[in-house]
Amino acid sequence: MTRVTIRDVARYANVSVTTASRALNDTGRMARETRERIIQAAAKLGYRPNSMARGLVSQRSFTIGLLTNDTYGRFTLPVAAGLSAAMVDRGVSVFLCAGEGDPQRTLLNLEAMQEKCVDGLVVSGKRIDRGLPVELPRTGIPTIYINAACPEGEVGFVPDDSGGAEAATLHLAGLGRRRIAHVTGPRNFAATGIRADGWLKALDRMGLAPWGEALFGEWSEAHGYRMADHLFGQTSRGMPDAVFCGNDQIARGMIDRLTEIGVRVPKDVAVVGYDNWEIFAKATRPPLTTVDMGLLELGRQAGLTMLGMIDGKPTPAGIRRTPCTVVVRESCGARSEAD
Amino acid sequence: MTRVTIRDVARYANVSVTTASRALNDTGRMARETRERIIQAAAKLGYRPNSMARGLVSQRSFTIGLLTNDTYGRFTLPVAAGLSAAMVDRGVSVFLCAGEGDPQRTLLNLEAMQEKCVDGLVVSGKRIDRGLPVELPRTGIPTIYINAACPEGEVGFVPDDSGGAEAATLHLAGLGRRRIAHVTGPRNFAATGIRADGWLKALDRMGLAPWGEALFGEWSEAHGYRMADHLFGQTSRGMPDAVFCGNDQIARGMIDRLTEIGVRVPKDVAVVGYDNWEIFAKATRPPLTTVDMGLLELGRQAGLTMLGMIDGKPTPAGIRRTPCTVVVRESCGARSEAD
DNA sequence: TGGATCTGCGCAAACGTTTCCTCAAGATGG
DNA sequence: CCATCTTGAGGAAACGTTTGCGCAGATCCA
Repeated sequence: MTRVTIRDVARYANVSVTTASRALNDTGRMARETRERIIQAAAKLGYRPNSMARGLVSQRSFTIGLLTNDTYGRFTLPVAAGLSAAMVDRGVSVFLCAGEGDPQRTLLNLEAMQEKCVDGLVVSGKRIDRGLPVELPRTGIPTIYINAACPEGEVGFVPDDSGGAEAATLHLAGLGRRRIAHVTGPRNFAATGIRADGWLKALDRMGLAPWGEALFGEWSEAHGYRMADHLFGQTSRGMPDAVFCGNDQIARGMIDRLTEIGVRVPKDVAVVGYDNWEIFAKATRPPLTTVDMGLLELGRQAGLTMLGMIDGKPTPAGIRRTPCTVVVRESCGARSEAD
Repeated sequence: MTRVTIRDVARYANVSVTTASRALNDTGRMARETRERIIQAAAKLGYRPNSMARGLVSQRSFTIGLLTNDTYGRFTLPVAAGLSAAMVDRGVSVFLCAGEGDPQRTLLNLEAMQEKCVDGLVVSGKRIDRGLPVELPRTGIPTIYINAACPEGEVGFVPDDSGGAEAATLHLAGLGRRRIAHVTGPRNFAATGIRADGWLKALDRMGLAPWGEALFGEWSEAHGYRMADHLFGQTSRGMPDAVFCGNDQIARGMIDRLTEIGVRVPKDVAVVGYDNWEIFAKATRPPLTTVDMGLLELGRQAGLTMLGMIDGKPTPAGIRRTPCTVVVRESCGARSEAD
């Protein structure tokens, strides 16, 4: 069973291959009747253009490569979904290249992408201060960096973590909380610093003093769990009435420990997380108010931008920050007021 | 900056395009010296064969499509990683097609895959009793179903859930537990039934009676949480000394609640989960002993099988079950004995 | 020494498209 | 009535490979 080619369509419709091609691409001049006859013939025969042949002459493959070193997929997956959705409508497919952080493997993928003549490259990571484990050769292929280190002069997309942290803190302040602590991830992640700045900025705006320093540590439940003891263990110097956590896992550990030691959430302490990782956020008791980074939409925006770059539209270099939003559940106390 | 083609290589090495092609593909007859000269010329010029041109004549694209409706990526991601790893060594790249369970989108992706002339198709889902939301047309493209409903006469891969459940239960029994309950997901998932059967089979093998019926419900922490009360609330009829949970989320909810109501894990009750979703399994207190489905290896196996099918190797239809292994942490009590 | 075989390499066709150029026939204009 | 333009359509080249076939020269064997 061999594929049906444009030649078959042309023969069936009694026209030349040239005319068939023009009819199917809606270009060139021809009698309306002819065009329709050809289109119907194509439909009847179940014709699908061979995109390799098309790519060969048009020098476009209608594919892009997604290079990721985010093994776990927490960030890449929603980004990929948004990207893919924006692309598929225009007939562009996405190659998934999981580099696993291994230079060897990444290089292999990179070469494969070159051979496949991808129209664009998206580099996606899990932290904005680390890029690919290999230097990207200057290939002239349009490239976008998502949630990864973006070299000078390139275009990048990241969630607006400063704005997200600010919104979360303002949300807490707006609910009447005055003593807002911040527990977050490792100091050497760029994102932690940015989020901490957003926290400070919001406090400053509201005329509030930060409750101690930002408590850096791991991105883990265990860290939140320990910091609960740290913050609420010694009653001598008073306690915060809210904790803004750098991610949902920390928030989860925090809430679990608070519950164990008899601190009520959200009555005594409001807790807000970061990431809106639903599998966590919805399972905490009570469900977690948290910041959604809008990764799906970020991926979509990146996709649209990439399509523009491929079409040769001039695209200014620089980092685009896409908005983050507070997702209100119960751990901040906003809902229980309504009760 | 235009791409360097085989013509450039040929000119540089003072041979015909034909000879250059043969040298680079290590086919045909020619003087060793000539071959080496051509290969060096290619390296020097940084030649990468254009896989579209190659595909056009060889009728192979060196790509496969991964169609998934697993929005969350819990299953697809490790499978994709294994698949991709097995493929990339052979120069085959993977198209990621996230269908999101939407027939429209899935169809769009499917058409794109046909136009791109993929050499193979992998359909990957999150439950073995549901397939794609659209009928797959008979295209003659080699197809493998992973963790999804596999039509009669096709080849499929699934984790051996029966064996996994059996191993988990035997592990508990081997640690001296005699009253082993089972809390699991929705009754209408095929996987729940299979895992429950494995549980019963192992009990039977050990001459133990099941502790009540399998407790079906949701795949959620909340379900595990509630079933803890159900199992350990009424002391009148005694309590199990072990619970085998259908996934890690259920196990997490179970352990959380047990801790709250003063039942000690693993001293009073051993708990084993399923999935080895590390982000959960490592964060429970104590860390969760659970069943790993070996999805990475499953993906790799599927990839190798796919390569065989593409090469025309006869491949018997049917379901392949790949082994699951018990990952021992602390919630089963195996470790605490050592202490 | 002369046919047969082997060696090393090139010509040209093919893969399925798109697109530049050409061309006939009819319409238009002065 | 002739020159010009418009319309509708086809021929052929091109994209970058692979590959069947052919061919000249060298080697072999009797």
